[in-house]
Amino acid sequence: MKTKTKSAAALPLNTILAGDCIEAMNALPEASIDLIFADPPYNLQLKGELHRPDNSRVDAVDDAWDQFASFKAYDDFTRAWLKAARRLLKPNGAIWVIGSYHNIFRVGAALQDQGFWILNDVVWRKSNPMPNFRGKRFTNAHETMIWAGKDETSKYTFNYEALKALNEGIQMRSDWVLPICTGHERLKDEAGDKAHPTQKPESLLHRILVGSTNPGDVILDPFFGTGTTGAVAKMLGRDFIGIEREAAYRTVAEKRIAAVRKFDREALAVSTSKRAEPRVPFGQLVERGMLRPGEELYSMNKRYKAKVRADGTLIGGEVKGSIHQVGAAFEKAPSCNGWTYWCFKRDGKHVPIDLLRQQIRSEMGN
Amino acid sequence: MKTKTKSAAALPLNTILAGDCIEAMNALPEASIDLIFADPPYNLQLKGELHRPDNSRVDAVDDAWDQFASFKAYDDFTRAWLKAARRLLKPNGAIWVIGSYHNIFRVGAALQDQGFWILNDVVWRKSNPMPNFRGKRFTNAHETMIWAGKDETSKYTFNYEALKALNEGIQMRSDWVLPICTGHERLKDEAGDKAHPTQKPESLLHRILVGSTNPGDVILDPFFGTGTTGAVAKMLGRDFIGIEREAAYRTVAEKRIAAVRKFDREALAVSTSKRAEPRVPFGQLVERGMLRPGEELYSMNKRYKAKVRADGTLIGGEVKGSIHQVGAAFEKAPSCNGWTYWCFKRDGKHVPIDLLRQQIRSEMGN
DNA sequence: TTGCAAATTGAATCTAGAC
DNA sequence: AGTCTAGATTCAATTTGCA
Repeated sequence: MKTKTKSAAALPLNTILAGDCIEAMNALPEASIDLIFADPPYNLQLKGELHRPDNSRVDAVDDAWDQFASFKAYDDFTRAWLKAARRLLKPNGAIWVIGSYHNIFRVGAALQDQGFWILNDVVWRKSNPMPNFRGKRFTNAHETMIWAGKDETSKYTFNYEALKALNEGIQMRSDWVLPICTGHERLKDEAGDKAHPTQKPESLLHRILVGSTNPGDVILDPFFGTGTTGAVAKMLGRDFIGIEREAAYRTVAEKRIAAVRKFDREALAVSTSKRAEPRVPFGQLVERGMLRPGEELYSMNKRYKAKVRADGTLIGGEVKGSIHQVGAAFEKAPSCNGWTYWCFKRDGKHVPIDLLRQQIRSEMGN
Repeated sequence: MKTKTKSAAALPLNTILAGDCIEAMNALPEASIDLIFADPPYNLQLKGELHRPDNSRVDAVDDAWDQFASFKAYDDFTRAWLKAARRLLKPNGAIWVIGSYHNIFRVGAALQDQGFWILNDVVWRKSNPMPNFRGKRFTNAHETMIWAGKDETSKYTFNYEALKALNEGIQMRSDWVLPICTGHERLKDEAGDKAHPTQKPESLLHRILVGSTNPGDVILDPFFGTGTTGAVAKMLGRDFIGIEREAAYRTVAEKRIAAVRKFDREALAVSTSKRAEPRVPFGQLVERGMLRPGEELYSMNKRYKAKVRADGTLIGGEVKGSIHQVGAAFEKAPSCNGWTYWCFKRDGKHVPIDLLRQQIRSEMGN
């Protein structure tokens, strides 16, 4: 069973909150959220969609004079919800925001101004975008996502190995090719029309959540819509909180998420990096008698050798120190991973010392 | 012979002006420029040194011209040069600005605030970007360009058919796959080092100038560097004005442009783009819901089975890894093509997973 | 000269944990 | 808080070096 902190226990997990997202966020406890995914309104033609922080309505834009007013209003709205969102993030929390050229520059500047630390901008390259029918511009074939830590020092979650595995062993790039949401995945209303104008594909959220959350994390989506974030969070064994103003969207989302099955535990496990494995001091190999004091180690390139000492340090000529320090000194390199640099001899063959570490780790494991 | 308007006749065409770009722009006549291409400093804010896993040092952009004290200082600089640039544009003129997530959001917001009208944001997807060496973020594999008209009413130039032809008869999209500038195209100084840290590829400028200028147009580049804009403009029969503060860059650019021949067939051939490779990672089948985490795959010979995990790896007994690795382990073979080795079950029948890959490829190849 | 292997390099906000 | 150390980490393309 999962342990929760006191504040997290008070969270309305796996529910959709009704109402204005800023008010709803302000009612939640601070520093309680691991990740925020936000798909805010793009449109500067406000059409009653937008409200100022004081909840006064912003008039629609219809002439050049209003243009400045509309950017100002959009900025006010953006900064208000981002401020509320930032309060909710744990110190090591992070945020994803998606947008198009209509709004993403304003969102990005606001993120930076509020102290968020941009980690990447990621381009969702649509494999099947709507063509530009009038032939007056380029096909608008992508949207931009900004991934940012709560601040510069945040130790954000990044499941590097899992993403690399998703990409067949090559590190994941900042441009993702994924189709738009169509077919069975696209939710319809009773009339058979699309239930939401900008429903995001689950594949997009899958990659975001696998990459930047762990099972059991709490994910907040302040513009929940028809609940793609919630559906994928549930599948992947994460908790979510959605906020949505429109009752019709909430209804569709509730139904959708109820039908989702969680993947089994074994399937949720992802490839992990060596960093996550327990640290093994080199001295342990000596203590355990896997290497004897006085035994010689050879560099992988066979150019250097050094002697093991009883305290787990090496001595090679004038150079003394850890396996890393001696390796770095020999190679005149700023640093060196001694585990992958040194070999020892058994039955006339050179064996990497890292094999001994793996042996210890496998004994520790389980 | 080309006719010029009175103001254009006074322009220092096809020269490189020395000095600060704002002062130089203010000395030019207003409404005299057809297109501006600008590659301003990105304000990278790099901290320490970075080494590759092989311990070699990354030659970072640490030049004084990229240092700004704060976002405020960068914004002031940006708004000042954009204001001077906008004065120079003809009523139907347009601007392109390139940047990364460090600066592009601030540039985009400034453009909108000053009355420029964004037409597209265009993503330059690098076919050969520098990887992320520490495995802490996504490979920074793209840069963003903003294309904007002088104002909302500008009748900007857009050579739709020419771009379509460049793209093998398919409407040009907002994401361009082009290699970074290397090899013979990359200019070197006397010492054999790169002459400029951020030289842009000619292919990029080729596409921009073919798409948004006509022969005889005047193109201004206020951050001229080593003169890629001038070189491509000359090739394509356009006029240019460059502004560059550093004498060393101006010298290199002068020499480079002098060597360019108009409509040089060979040079034009170099600048045509490659098409993206349709590599499909197995993980995409999982992200896209074509296979569910937890679902079982069967080997073609029906002797083995393995379970799909959320990150696109398989687990079968003790064996974990990619479709290729697990297949190879089961067959005790040095390698295995997982695409042709594994099946899944649908309606009681075994279906090769390669069928799903083919489906994705057919969607991509539009 | 040819062919293959090894080395080089690119706009990069690039660590985590113990003491 | 700062300091120090263990040790984890790369893709594509071109150029250089050697047989």
